[in-house]
Amino acid sequence: MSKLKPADISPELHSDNVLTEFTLQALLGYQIKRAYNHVQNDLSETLAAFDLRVLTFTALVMIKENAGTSQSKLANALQIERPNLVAIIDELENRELIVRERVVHDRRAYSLVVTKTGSQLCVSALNAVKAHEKNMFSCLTAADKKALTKMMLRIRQNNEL
Amino acid sequence: MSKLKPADISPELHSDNVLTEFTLQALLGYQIKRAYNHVQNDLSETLAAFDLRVLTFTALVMIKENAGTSQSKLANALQIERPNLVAIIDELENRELIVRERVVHDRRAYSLVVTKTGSQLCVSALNAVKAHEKNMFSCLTAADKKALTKMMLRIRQNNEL
DNA sequence: TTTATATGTTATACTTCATAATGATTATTA
DNA sequence: TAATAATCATTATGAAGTATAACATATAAA
Repeated sequence: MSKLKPADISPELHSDNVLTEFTLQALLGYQIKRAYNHVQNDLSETLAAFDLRVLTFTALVMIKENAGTSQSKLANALQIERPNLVAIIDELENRELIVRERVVHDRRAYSLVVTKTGSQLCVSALNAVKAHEKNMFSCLTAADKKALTKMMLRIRQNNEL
Repeated sequence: MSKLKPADISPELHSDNVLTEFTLQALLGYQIKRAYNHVQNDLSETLAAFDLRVLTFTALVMIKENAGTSQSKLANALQIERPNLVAIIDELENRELIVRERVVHDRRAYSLVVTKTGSQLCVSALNAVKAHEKNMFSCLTAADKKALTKMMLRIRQNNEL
């Protein structure tokens, strides 16, 4: 059986309006990326209501949970460079959500602590984020989410250590 | 029973060297983000061996699969702005991995097609990416991966339409 | 005491990403 | 048909995110 050849081989535009992506769809990493993009975008919108960017929010959460930490350690935890954390801490301090306190036995470093306002905003924002997650993952069962969490942790541990 | 108070309430540095992230770890989106970061980084390294960035690679794959498409449609599929695609297509063309062919019935648009070299590089890079995925997700069973793919698709469909 | 290292900061550059505007071409519509 | 609008690729440009070098101050190590 001979293969049929296209009758017209002159350059033409691909006729379909939407492209196929069979090759990429076969890649698990691609599926995760596309799904995560939605989560990320919706999270950004959610936090925008509190005038917070994702990174600023995570910084606030981490400072609240790790009261008294330094910018150096925080930058490490957030996986960003120290210089880039300065502006974030500046903003949080200007908005009086945290304070930079001087450390007695180490006058190089600051001790970062959330204020009462900061703590309250943190709670409100966190509630909004939980609602956002409930909505984003409404298509998953509780068992799904549990399994998904375990898989993500496994991937992380598989490549972090 | 009275609660014990810390003996010293003067500002001190958080004593632990590594910060906890209990609050963030309770968020599924955060788990996905952290896991995906590893995948993304390893993918970048994998493609660097072919002198390809992730976006350039996906563009090449999409052009191969959708021979004759236009830059406009491709930008749409890649979810980037048309102006930002120009440099990518320029690079692919300069490396003779694709060609911009003029379209007969529409002299505004180009018809993008992979060259033989481009097709071959695409195959090689794709094999490397498959190996990368096999390695990255070696901690997951086949059933895990299948379930994960389904979940990601569900999230995507839940928020795309 | 000398040297090395850590902290926060500034300055800077590079990359990524988004928008406005333009020339050429095609599609629409009056 | 003529006038208007829309489309395609492109340039220029700016905003935002990210990475590096260098510095002053302070602590730790030799």
